Amino acid sequence: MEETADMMNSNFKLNNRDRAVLMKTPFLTSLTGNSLVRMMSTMSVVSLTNRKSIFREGEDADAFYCVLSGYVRLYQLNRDGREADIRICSPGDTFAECLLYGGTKYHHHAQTAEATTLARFDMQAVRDLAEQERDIAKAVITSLSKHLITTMDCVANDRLHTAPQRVANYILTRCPVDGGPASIRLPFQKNLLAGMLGLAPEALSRAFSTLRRTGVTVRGRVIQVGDVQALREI
Amino acid sequence: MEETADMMNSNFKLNNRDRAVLMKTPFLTSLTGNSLVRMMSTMSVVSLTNRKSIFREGEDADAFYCVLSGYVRLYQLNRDGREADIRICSPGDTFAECLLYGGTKYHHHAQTAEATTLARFDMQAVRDLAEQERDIAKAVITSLSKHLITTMDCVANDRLHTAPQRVANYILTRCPVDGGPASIRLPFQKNLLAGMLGLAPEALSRAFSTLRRTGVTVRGRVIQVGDVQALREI
DNA sequence: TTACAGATTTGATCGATGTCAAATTCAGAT
DNA sequence: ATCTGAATTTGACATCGATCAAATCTGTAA
Repeated sequence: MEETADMMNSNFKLNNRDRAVLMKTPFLTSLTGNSLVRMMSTMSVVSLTNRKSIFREGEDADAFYCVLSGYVRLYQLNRDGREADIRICSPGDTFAECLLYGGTKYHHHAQTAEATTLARFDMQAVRDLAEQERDIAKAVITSLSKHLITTMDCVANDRLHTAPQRVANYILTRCPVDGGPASIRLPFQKNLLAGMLGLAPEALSRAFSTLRRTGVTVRGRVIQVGDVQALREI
Repeated sequence: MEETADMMNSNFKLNNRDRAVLMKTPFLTSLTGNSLVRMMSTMSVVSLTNRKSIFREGEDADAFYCVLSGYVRLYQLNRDGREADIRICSPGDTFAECLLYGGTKYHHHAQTAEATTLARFDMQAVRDLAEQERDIAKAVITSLSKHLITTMDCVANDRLHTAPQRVANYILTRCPVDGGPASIRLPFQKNLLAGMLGLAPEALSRAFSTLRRTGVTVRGRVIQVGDVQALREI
């Protein structure tokens, strides 16, 4: 416990909310005592304003990150300079951790999509820790597993569903489970939601208007669903 | 070494080629001695003819697999019953290993796309081993990392490139690095290549004919490339 | 070699989504 | 509350890729 107190002091920029987010990531949630302290000692906190580059494709990968607050956009460029989002990272998401053992260079660009606070983990330090401490290795495995599953689901979603279906799915993942009416508030700009679903912003907008026929009302960031069950049938 | 001999005997159905493939997977390539023996003892060999189901979406995940020979198609169905391939697994590929720590049920369907031999690993046994043996945990991490990277690349490829570009990329990954002419032979039906690239078979066929302008000739499974460098410019 | 079933290609068409430009709305700063 | 730049929506259009049907090709087995 003294160690924990020490650890918190050493990261003086970590506020309560950010610490709570960090402790719930697959990377840290199962760790206790010494392992937790050692992981935290490889970490530093980084705060960035909107649209700042975190890393670029091809750079040496010397750290991976966990989003504490704000959002991060991972994207690639094609030959013509067009950008395509690969993943939008929300608070609690970890990114580039696959490079712990998967390669030495970043495979894409990362930039903030809002004012953002990150936990930065030194790649080599965590690599070393994972080889020493069983529970850290296990935490890495859990994190990679979950991440891989969501990424495969993303491929399936892209290949299987139309734009309105993807939007409906997204809304449903944020709705209470019952079948009645519901109301949710987007936690970010529609811009980001579009990237998350692999759509151009205009296509997202049109998908929303298609869903109006199914009882979905959009005003700003607030989405009202007349009948959650009906949305499932899309 | 005696253990190794014993191990091989116990898997009497594993021929030389299959064993070589298995030993080169990220899962096993770094293991030696006792760890290797213990991993192999959780494995059994399964041979299946074409178009046989390996598992179905929603079933309890009690094993993961490595393709030794043949091909496996991972796919999902949408509401209308249309199938979309999520991944085509070739010899050396492992699938469903993300369920070691990522969940208890299969997330998609798996079926053979040719006569196929698989190494079947008992999920719980490997889970236990990974907690005991550091090098097994590390092998799991390596395998998951590489798999995650290729899956994220797949998302990027789907969202960033047109059909001819994807086909060109695929050809380039199989070509010698120099810029001159080259000839490759597809290791499977075009059917599977289409699924791998997220295309309908007709779209793959049209992509090939688009690439004729760039000096690509297709006859059966043989693809001739006039100028590898030119293909990169697509 | 021939015949056949399955694979692939081609043609015609349609629907979905990206792109660009203009109009409108929103949200933060004054 | 108003203003202003950014975000979003809408319209018009082009393009890509899916689908269905028909023609052709390929590989395999007799």
